[in-house]
Parts: sequence; C-alpha cells; structure tokens
Amino acid sequence: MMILGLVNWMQPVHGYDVRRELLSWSADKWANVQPGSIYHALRKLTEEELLREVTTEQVGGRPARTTYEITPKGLDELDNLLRGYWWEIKPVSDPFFAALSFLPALPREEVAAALRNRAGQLRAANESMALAAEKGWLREKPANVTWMWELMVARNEGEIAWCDRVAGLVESGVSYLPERMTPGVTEWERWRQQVE
Amino acid sequence: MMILGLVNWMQPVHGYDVRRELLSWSADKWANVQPGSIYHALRKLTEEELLREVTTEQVGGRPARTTYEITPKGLDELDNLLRGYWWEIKPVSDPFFAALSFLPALPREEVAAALRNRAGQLRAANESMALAAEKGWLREKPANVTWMWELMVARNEGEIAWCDRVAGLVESGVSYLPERMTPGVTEWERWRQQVE
DNA sequence: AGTAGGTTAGTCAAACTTGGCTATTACGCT
DNA sequence: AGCGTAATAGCCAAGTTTGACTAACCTACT
Repeated sequence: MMILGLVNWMQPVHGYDVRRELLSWSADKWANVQPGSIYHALRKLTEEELLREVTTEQVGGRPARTTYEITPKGLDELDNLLRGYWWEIKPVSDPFFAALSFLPALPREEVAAALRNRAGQLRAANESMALAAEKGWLREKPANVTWMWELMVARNEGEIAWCDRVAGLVESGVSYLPERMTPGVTEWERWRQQVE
Repeated sequence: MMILGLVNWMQPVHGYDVRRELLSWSADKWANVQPGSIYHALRKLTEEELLREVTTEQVGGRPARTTYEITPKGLDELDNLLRGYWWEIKPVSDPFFAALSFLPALPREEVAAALRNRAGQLRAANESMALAAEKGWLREKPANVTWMWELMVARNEGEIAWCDRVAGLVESGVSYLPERMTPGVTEWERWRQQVE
C-alpha cells in the first residue's frame, strides 16, 4: 500500500494531510487512491498493527482528527511491499485494450481518426512535460519525480509511432481477418448497419 | 463495460461462455474482470435493460444457466462506451509509479539492479511476442490482436531504454535532491538505517 | 457587519470486485 | 469397474472503492 509509505514519510500525520499530499501528486490518477479510500486504509492498517494511532485532537467543532505513525512491523512490511513493486512487473490494465479488442465494431474512418487523435494527445502531453522541464518547474522536485515523467514520455513515444502506423494500416483497408479466412460480411459489419 | 461488448459479439450467451472467452483473452489481466465479476455484471446490465434474458435451461443437477442477449438500448450504450474508450486517454494506474515515488527508500545498488532486471523482463516479454509472431501463432488471430501485441512491444521498448538509462544514473551516484538543496542525511537515509 | 466561497476533516451507504466454494457430469487411465 | 482429475455453471460473503455529503471554521470583499 501506497498509504503506508506516505505515513512513514510524513509521520506523524492525520488522514487529511495524506489526502492532500496524494492529490498534490495526482496520485488519484496513477494509483487507485481516491479520498474516500484513505480513511478506510488507515483504519485497516492500524488494525493490522502496521500503523498506530498517536493522538486524537479536536479543534473547535470540526471533526476530530486522528494522527498516525508507523510501527516497526509496518516498516518491515513496507520494505517488503516496496521490493515487490520494484522487482515484479504487474501488467497494467488499460481500457484502451478493451477498445482495441472491439476494433472491427467501428467504421474504418473513425478508427483511423481516433488513432491520429490519440497520437496527437500523446504528443501534446509529451510536449507539455518537456516544457515543464525546460522551465524551472522540475528543478524543485527530487530526481525521481523527473524520472517518472521521463518514463511516461518514453512509453508515449513508442505508442505515438504505433498509433500512426496502425492508423495508416486501417486507412489502407487491410483486412482484419486472419489470412486463411475468406473476407465477407462479418458479424461486426452487420452490427454497424444496425446501429446506423 | 467489456462484458456488454462480448455479449453483443457472442450472443446469445450464458455467463460461463463469457467467462471462458475472457480467460482465453487473458482479459483478467488487462481489464479488471475476474470470473466472479461476470455474473454480477450480467445481472446489473439486465437490470439496466441493456441486456435481456433469453432462456434459462438446466442440464441434469447442474446450476441452471441463463442465456442473455443485447437489447437495442444496450447496443446504443455500447456504441457510446466504445467511442469513449477510443477517443479519450485515461491514464492507467501502474504500481511501478508507486515504487518510483519511494525510490530513495532503497539502497542505490538495489534500485539499479531492479531496474536492470526490469529491462531484462521487458526484453524477454518482447522477444517471446516476436517469436510468437514468427511462428504461425498469430496468423489465426484477427489483425487487431496482433496490433495489441505490437502496442505492448512499442511501449516496452521505450521503457527498456528508460530503465537502462536511469539505472546508469542511479549507479553513477547522482543526487536525488533538487539542485538548490544541500545534500545531507535525508529522512530516507535514516529510515534505511532503521530497517537494516 | 454580512455573506459568498473556500478549507478542514472525515463519514457513509451504495456499488463493485474478489476468489474460494458447491455440486454435478464427463473423461482418461489402469 | 473404479478412481482421480478436469470441466461445467454459478453463487455468495467478505472485502474494497467510490464519490457525494456534512458541518464547522476562516477570510476577504462589499
């Protein structure tokens, strides 16, 4: 868990601080930690004795805030977790693959257009990151943050080339079917006709 | 929803068929559809009137199987969903980013080793895909399946280069800290000492 | 002084996901 | 014939995630 690492780093902290830090990293996008999950996670980790409550203070009539810190057991577990993430590749789930697997369901022109558009979006993302690097924005961040961006850029570059290439193929009208099948009216084409 | 697309494609189908098809695509890895989710999804989609039950037959003492097909409303919704996936880029959540954000928590040699290892794993994955392409394995699949693989390969290539480059940087001992900060004993280093 | 709008801190029910479980039938092997 | 294994079909309780909501406080402007 991400949360454990953050608590270790920022301890002693209360939930709201963790939440703000995560949002400032836009971690809600690349980890799956929405605000609502945080408090649950903190309680669960405490139950497992990886965290420990420090104080519960209340300021005025606002909700009481509980502060947590990590336990030795938690430190150990975090070390394990981290190692796991570093050494193992877990294939990530990308909804674009789902789209891709239903490729024949959209008309060729649209698929090609969507691919070009995708390439464009990726290019724009890369450029804005490059821009941020040029201006000092990154100079204030630790190196690993910069590297994170560079990783995204690297992945995106591969994908841009792919998008353009496949868009070309789709436009060129190559058959989607495996070689040995005879082309003809497929299920998909029938569907298209129904929707329109 | 992925399930909706499959039902449309295979209709009329019962849950178990969908499950097998998804597993045969290893869709449990890149979509989040584990066997258990399928029946729930089917019922929910039926409730929303995107699907419709066709028959419920029973063979011997086995659980009765219910067959579903898509409704016109479902067809429409699927069309929308698909367009969304094609035209919008949704940043994917990758636990490796989490690892990366806690980079200073591991000793340099280990980070470098893990990165080299990662590059190696990615290379191996790419090679095995290339191999599968050479042998006829792909010839039986529709083109979009091949393209899907090529997309993974393309992304991986970018990442391999990145891994090697960053591994080099880490080994070279560059500071993780932003330029204007003075190097010194950081929080992280103190942690390392505690764990060891 | 009043009030609109933001910040602080956390709760909660509803939705979703998981993966292990059941119980039957079919198949392969000795 | 007997036995172990695999396939068939789906259920369900437990665990997670979500995002909308509350309710007080602060501050800055008119």
